[in-house]
Amino acid sequence: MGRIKTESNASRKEVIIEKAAALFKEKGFKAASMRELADIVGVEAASLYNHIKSKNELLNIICFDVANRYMHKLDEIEAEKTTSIAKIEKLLRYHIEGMLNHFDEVYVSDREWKHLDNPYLSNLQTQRRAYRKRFAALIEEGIRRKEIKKIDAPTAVLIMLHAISGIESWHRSKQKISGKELEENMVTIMIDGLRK
Amino acid sequence: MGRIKTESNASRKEVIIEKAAALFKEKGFKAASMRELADIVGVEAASLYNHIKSKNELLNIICFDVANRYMHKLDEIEAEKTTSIAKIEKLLRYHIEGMLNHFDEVYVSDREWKHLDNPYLSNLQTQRRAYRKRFAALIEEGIRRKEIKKIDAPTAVLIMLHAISGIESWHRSKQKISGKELEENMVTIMIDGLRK
DNA sequence: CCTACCGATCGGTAGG
DNA sequence: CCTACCGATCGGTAGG
Repeated sequence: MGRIKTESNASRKEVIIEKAAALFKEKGFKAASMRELADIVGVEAASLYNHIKSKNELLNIICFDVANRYMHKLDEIEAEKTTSIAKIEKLLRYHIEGMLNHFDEVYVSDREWKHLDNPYLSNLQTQRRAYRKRFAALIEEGIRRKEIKKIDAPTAVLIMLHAISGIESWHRSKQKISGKELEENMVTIMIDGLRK
Repeated sequence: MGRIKTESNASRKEVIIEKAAALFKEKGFKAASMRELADIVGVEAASLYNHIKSKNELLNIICFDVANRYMHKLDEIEAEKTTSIAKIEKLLRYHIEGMLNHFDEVYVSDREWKHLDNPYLSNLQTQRRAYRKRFAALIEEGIRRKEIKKIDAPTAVLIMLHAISGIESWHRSKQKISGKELEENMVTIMIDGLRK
């Protein structure tokens, strides 16, 4: 009757989340079915529900994992005593590396969040808005310090975050350029776009 | 028995496509239902099928309308006798304005194309690849002519195209900045990011 | 353009 | 973790 929370039980859930992220990325949240996911995991569809509450719970976990990771990094960077440009570069690199190393999760969190249900949906939207605002504040600080040219900071944030999500196309095309080279190219273009 | 192709019949189809683009944008292709679309158009679901063949046909039309428009503009710009930077700026502005003026269609074509079925899916992928290649060639030309700094051209294309799709967040947040200001900011940041 | 309806598939539950 | 199954919803068709 009572389910026992063993170690293998916990890691089973992690496997499900991981496979779910890959599946949601490939097909989109709505088009991905729990039966497909079960197949990939290697169980019957009904068995998934011993580990998770619902399909939407999977999306919640994926989205908030990612959001919390970025929020935590931003806390860290804001506290540093360096130039504004250096802070922005650091955050950009974190985003690029996140996209390269946790591709499925980040991709899903970026493109499928609209399928969250409340209160998670509005929570995430609020969190994202706050994140972008603080990112923009970093740019505005740079403008005041004359490190960065006079541009509209929210626009710059929007450009940078979406440019990074473009790594998706790169991933898909499996280009000859390496991840590190890609990162350097992106940083060069974007940071020089800001610099005074 | 035989359906008559009247003028109002044709424009009815256009209305359906327009409303479909808005609905697909809002909910995503898979999550949007034909019953919802019918409601918006003001008919019963079955009646939609007098104007269109299937839900997927709607997506086909939306995606190829957009793709063909951009391809045509690229033809035009390639033929011009100006600097590479001027060509790229012109193309960027066309993309930005396209995003501002035909938001629903462009958004859907950008984010929902993976739900196309073959042969449309692979046709569009091929077309998009060709487009990005020719866009990259414009940048490489600029590098050879010493107008543009030495960067990886495909990476720059990827950044720019995705940065523009970021106008989505701007649209959603209904910011105080005007469309024209947004365009100027984006062009400033991105063109200066390329310039030598 | 509508009524009536179909077969398929979905997320999820009961019960063991 | 499985078998068996449910109610809901989907895209689409028949026939008028």
